[in-house]
Amino acid sequence: MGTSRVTIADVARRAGVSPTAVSFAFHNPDQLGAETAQRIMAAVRELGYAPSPFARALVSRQVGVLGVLVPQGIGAIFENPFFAAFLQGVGTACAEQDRSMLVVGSPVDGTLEDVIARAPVDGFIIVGLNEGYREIEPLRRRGVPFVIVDGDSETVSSVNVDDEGGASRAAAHLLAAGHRDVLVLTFETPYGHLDDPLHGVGGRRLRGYQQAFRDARVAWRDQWLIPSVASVEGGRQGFLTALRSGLRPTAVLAVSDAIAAGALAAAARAEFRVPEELEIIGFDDTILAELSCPPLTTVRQPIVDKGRIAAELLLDALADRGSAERIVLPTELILRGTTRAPEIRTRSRHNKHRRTDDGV
Amino acid sequence: MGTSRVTIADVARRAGVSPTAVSFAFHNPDQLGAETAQRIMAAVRELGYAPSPFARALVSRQVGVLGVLVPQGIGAIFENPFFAAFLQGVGTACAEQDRSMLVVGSPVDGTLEDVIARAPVDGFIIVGLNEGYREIEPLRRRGVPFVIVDGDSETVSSVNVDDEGGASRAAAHLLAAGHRDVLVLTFETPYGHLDDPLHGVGGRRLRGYQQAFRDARVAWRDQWLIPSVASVEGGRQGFLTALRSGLRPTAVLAVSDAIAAGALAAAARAEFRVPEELEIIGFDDTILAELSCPPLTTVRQPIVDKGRIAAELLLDALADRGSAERIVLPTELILRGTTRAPEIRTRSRHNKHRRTDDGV
DNA sequence: GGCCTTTACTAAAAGCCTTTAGACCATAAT
DNA sequence: ATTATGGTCTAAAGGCTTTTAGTAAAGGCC
Repeated sequence: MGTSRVTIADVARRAGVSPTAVSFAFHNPDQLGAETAQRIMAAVRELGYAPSPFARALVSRQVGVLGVLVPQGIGAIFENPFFAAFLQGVGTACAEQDRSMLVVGSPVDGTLEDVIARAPVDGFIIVGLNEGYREIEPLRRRGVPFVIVDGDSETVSSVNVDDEGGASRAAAHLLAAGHRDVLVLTFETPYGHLDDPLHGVGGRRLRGYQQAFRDARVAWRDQWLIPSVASVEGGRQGFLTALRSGLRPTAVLAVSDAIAAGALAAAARAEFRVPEELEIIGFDDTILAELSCPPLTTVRQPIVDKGRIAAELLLDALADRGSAERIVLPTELILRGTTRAPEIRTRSRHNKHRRTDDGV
Repeated sequence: MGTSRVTIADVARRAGVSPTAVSFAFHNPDQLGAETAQRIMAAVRELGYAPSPFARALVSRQVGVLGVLVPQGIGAIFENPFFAAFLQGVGTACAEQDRSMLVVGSPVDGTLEDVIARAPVDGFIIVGLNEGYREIEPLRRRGVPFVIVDGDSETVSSVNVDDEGGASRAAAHLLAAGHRDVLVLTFETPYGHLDDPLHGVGGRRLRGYQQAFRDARVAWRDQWLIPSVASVEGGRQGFLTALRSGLRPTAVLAVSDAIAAGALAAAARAEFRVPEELEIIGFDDTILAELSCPPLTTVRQPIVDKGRIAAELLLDALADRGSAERIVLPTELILRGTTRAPEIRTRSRHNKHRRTDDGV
């Protein structure tokens, strides 16, 4: 408060050495006589000196911080179990290198660009934005390395999962069980130029569903597609909207577990028996899927790994080792309680389906 | 990579002005002629200039980052739904001021102290550590403001909840229903000097339970107290340990929802009917409580608010307004599916209990 | 025309650290 | 005895920006 910061010069004076020596005492003790080094560290303790992270970063060009950029309100980020798992992966990789993690979301007033520009990080993990996106141009110019997650990139590393494959397997599972009246709940993307439903993970998953319909020669009907807010509440609304427009689905494909859980809740309220009268398949395999009642059949993606791998790729880029890699992680259909047991009918068939997704 | 950063001097040269003018163009455009300001901004765009956050922070003593310090492995942090909610609160307050949020956990190799020392933040929110804790001394000396959450402080602001009250109400609820064989699952705190079970939130909650036993004149038995790892798995193990040592509880008090959920799962496996044969009360009211089957009766604490308020207090401290405040938020017993409906017997009594916790 | 005020801009310092190149001294090698 | 070696330590530059104090020119006023 009142007293001004204690600087390296203060310590140097106290210990009767040059500032250089103090710096060496921290980073290069071997350069110093043992006795001197001790005297310096004693002065450090007495004065309670800690180097300014900013001055240090200014010269060493390293802060020890990895940024995670998610173009959503921070509230939305932490309500979404996907991000909890993802950040766990990123954080784990950070902790292994004694780094910490900066979470950057869309600000309430200012622009995302400003917040990015001011972020004190060594590099960024950018989630859900393609490389070409305007807001990230400044990063490139500032020379801040970044990697892309759930988005496309030609020039930097990216981590994605096989959304289309997973979605297609989910849809195929339902179609093989004979369903024709399948309600599809997709993301209603609220982000301007990302609005095109063929963009982003929502678009990919949708394409996967459609592919399965084509493969099974079942007609795709756009009226059975309901865009929903990406939350439990959104899923509930989506399902109700469907009912109100007169649809009577026997199965639901949801592009996220949250949406699926909402649909499940709404269905239970409307006295559908799940899975006997209504089968539901979600996406992601977040904690929601495991905990819902009954537990959700869903397409699992390795979320924690995704975060960890993204962080590792970024660390590679920071160390200037490794070149741009495009990782695509597998997805897997996890059968739980919102689909009927398929073993009786089509065990071999489904096993085949499930096997298409190994390898990285 | 190859090209070195473009600095303010480059822009100045390009626009034919001094670096000062460029700085003014950003922060004080009124000081400049309109035409000059435009020329400068044009040069900024052409060169793709972005000020270095570090140089800027060095002089302005502001980075726009709030740190959240949790003395646990980052993996553990993000597996815990409590922190998701808490960070949501902190993040919301950050976003409102165009700041971002740095999450600092215990590193794998290095020391917490080092990571703290290097963290580029304006201030810290410290969770679960008392003011006197060694690791935070450097912060005080470095002059980094901080607030304490779930811990005690004489000199800085703190945010806590009425853990004892909530725990006591939970225990009283069970005792009033006639339970005598109550299994108590507490935290097994793995952090050195925090190991004393009377420290930390675990200790407070334990004291609350014990108080209720005293009030109800029911003997407290230490063999019925099982320390458990703070996770679903930990709760499962804790319950099984109890069974193996021959305990046959009719009710469970768990100091967190995760532990309660684990106990619930283990109980279901062991063919206990919940709540008919076994009543369970958790703590926190995280998403786990709502989603478990049956949904968990629990002691709710306002987690998101807790985070938001902590951030706001820190922002106050940063702005040098307001003095150290001690906030204690209320807790509330939320009756759900793991306890039997109490209305029949003791409605008025329980309402009275629930009312003791309003006000901030 | 001399003095004062504005306006538009700049020089220089401050902010704090790391790193490079080199000084100085004592000891070992030739 | 002289040079090389190695161990300790320092001076000074560099990293990039903001801010304070101040200059120079233009205009207004008496």
